[in-house]
Amino acid sequence: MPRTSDKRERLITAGRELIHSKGFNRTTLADIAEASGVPLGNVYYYFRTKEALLDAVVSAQKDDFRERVAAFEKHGSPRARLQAFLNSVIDSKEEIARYGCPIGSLSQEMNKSSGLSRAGASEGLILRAQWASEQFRALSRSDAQDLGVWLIASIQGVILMANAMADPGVIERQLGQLKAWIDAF
Amino acid sequence: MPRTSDKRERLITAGRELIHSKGFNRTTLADIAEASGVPLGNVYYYFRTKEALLDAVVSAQKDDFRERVAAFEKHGSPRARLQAFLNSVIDSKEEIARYGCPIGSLSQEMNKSSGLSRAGASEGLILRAQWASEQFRALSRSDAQDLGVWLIASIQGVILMANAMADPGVIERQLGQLKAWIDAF
DNA sequence: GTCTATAATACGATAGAC
DNA sequence: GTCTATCGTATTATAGAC
Repeated sequence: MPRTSDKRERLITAGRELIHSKGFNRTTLADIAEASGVPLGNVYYYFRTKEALLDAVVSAQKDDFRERVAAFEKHGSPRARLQAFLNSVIDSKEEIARYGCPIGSLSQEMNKSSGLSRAGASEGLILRAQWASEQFRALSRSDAQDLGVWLIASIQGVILMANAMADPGVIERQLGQLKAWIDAF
Repeated sequence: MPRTSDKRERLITAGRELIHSKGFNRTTLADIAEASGVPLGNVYYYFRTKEALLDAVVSAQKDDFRERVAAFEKHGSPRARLQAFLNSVIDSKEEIARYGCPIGSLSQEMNKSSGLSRAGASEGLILRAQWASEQFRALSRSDAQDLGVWLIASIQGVILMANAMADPGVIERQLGQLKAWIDAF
């Protein structure tokens, strides 16, 4: 018996995967519990409600992005950082063509009317747009803010179409174009 | 008592609105029945299952698009048709910034793993991309197919970001840029 | 064709023993 | 901290009278 159990961690990890592949509404706490090897009743020791687990999942998504961004810092130029970001999307093209973007699709799902907290799940997208805007600002673009939003919008739209067409090749081709465009200025 | 009741029609209309604002999973047949002024049990006279009602909703979405496209034909040039399409999106910016695109968000939701028919809900997006590709082809673009997918992806991405940022202005600004780009070639 | 009542089940959440 | 058993409710779907 470890002094500190990793059950909370396992629940969050399983929650991320299941919410990505099935969506939040269709993912049950029993699904998450089973995938984590935790009995259903014990889930409530770690999370008061299903929504509390969602908050932890969203938080983990944001932490992950911040880590990735920190890793991009080793690239000397903003251009190279943007390319690295696009490459990271292309790297997981199979999974996101199958289930959509874990950030974008969750944002969509949560921004439908319900009693739930509308804001949290969208922050991942906003964070990405802000980061992209910073890169364009470093490239001395006066329209840096709009360009940042535009870049994330473009990526999200391409993922949505690749998902609808069930074709990862769409991501490769369309984001390849985007990379060429970034190289060109 | 009308010889033919319009209940089926009313159920589809209410279904479209509710599925758009709440999502398919969170919309109950009781919701749709109440909004249509039809008793719950009677819904099953018109639709065998909830999924059958979804199919009718998707079908109605596709019919609507085909009608809009037919109306665009009065514009002389492919460029003008594309502009008219973008204008129609901008016209409903408030609603789509609030709830997302009725076509795109439903496609996302249905493309999550479940026993349900994965394909149907995405056809609206594919139809739009094909139509856009035809316009680019008429403009003698050799990369017309990719451009069509790219245009619909761009629109969908912009809607997703406007939804995440809860700001219809994003749609106006970003699609304004897109319109200028279309004018330019 | 229409409607009421209800069956069948799935799921979030809790109680309480250990 | 952990686990089993179960409650309460929401929701899809059906039965059957009219």
